[in-house]
Amino acid sequence: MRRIRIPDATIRRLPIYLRVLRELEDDDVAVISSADLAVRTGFSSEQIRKDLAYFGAFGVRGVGYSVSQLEDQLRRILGLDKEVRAALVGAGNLGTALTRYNVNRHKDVKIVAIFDNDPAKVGKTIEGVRVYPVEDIADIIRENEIKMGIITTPASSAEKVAELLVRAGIRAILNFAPVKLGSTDAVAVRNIDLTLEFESLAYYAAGEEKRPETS
Amino acid sequence: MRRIRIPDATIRRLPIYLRVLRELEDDDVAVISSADLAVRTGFSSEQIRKDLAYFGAFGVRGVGYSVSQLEDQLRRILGLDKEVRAALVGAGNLGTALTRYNVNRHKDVKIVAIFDNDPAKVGKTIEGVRVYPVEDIADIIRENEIKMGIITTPASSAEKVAELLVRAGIRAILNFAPVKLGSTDAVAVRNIDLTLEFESLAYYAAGEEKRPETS
DNA sequence: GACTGTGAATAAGTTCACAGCT
DNA sequence: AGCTGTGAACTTATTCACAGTC
Repeated sequence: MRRIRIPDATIRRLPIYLRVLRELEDDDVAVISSADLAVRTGFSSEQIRKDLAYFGAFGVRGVGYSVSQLEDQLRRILGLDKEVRAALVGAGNLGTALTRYNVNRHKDVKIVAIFDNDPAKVGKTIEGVRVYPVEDIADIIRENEIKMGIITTPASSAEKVAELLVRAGIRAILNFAPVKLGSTDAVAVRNIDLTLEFESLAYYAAGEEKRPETS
Repeated sequence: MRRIRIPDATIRRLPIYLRVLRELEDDDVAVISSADLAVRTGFSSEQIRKDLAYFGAFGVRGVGYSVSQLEDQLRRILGLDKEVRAALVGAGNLGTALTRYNVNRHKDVKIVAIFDNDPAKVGKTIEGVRVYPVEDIADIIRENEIKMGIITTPASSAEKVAELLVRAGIRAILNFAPVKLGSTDAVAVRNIDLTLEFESLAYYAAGEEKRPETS
């Protein structure tokens, strides 16, 4: 359906635009220019126009963008117009915290199943979400049409878990285990490696260097 | 001391090299070539050589890099040869999980103080780390020479907390609150915005698109 | 007059290709 | 012969600049 390849950098900015649009909607702002969005997001107005133009001409020249229409478009583009269901594997500290965080905050992407090997955890619920044994991954994921996986296992089992998830039909993985998952290409992988964040920030904490405002 | 500006992309790869070097050291490997490092890290060998060359000529032509020497160099470059002390602000679910994660895993960067406004939490300890009231930020940070801040507060207070940290002399901030912190330039900021990660991954979970192996 | 959409220019980062040590 | 260090080519992403529309 789409012609050209959209840069991941663009995809990563879309939820930021969406967040601002939601705030604007709450404040009953009907129309917004790319220049105003630039002020509110910290990106340049050209960048915003270019990002949005990848998906169509949503704006009106001389006027700007309709807040509610653009919000709908972004939700549709990101696939957030339907509920996105996720499964989390690894019910440790981080997994539990992420589940609580997700359930309480989020309506768009919803953790609907947790998997763990520890018999003491299986059968219980975390913030209302049931913990299943890892053997059930394939069944539960298929039954519930889960499309996203979150890995919060130790590094040693992350690769194996990723394979299970991919085989079960998962399309996107958010990996918190401190390993770089082998790039399959049937699945989008995003690694959040906290150790790496700590260690690379140490460079700036220690040195005289300044800079990076990064996500 | 250093001539040119080192790309943040390079800084982010250094801890990955370091991780591999530690594994090699454990396996008693003494020398490694950039080609071998490439296999083990997933980056190209030219990239690795170029990254390392920013900081000096650590390798030996025709031979490779000394594992232990390169490890020492990287630790020094990243400032991990000295203990890096960090303070965490916001003792909620995520803050607590991060503290546990950090204390149990990490020797390089160490959370030594937690701040929270909730009187029920102040005075207690989390995984052995004491919780202080937010008013004490400036004193505690200066007394303990804390150089890194971790923000796990709600979005509404993140900006204010960041200012307090910067005024107290913090050099690097890891921000988990769902707001983009205003770029001061006296401090390095890295944002980990979980909502953004979920929402941008939804694009790949829903669509027919494949791809990004990203950190 | 104001603001979008976009080709052209620039900047940043990565890969190529090879000269230079050991 | 083998592997590093690095200028040059290339690729990708961002910024500039302006024509086009309301």
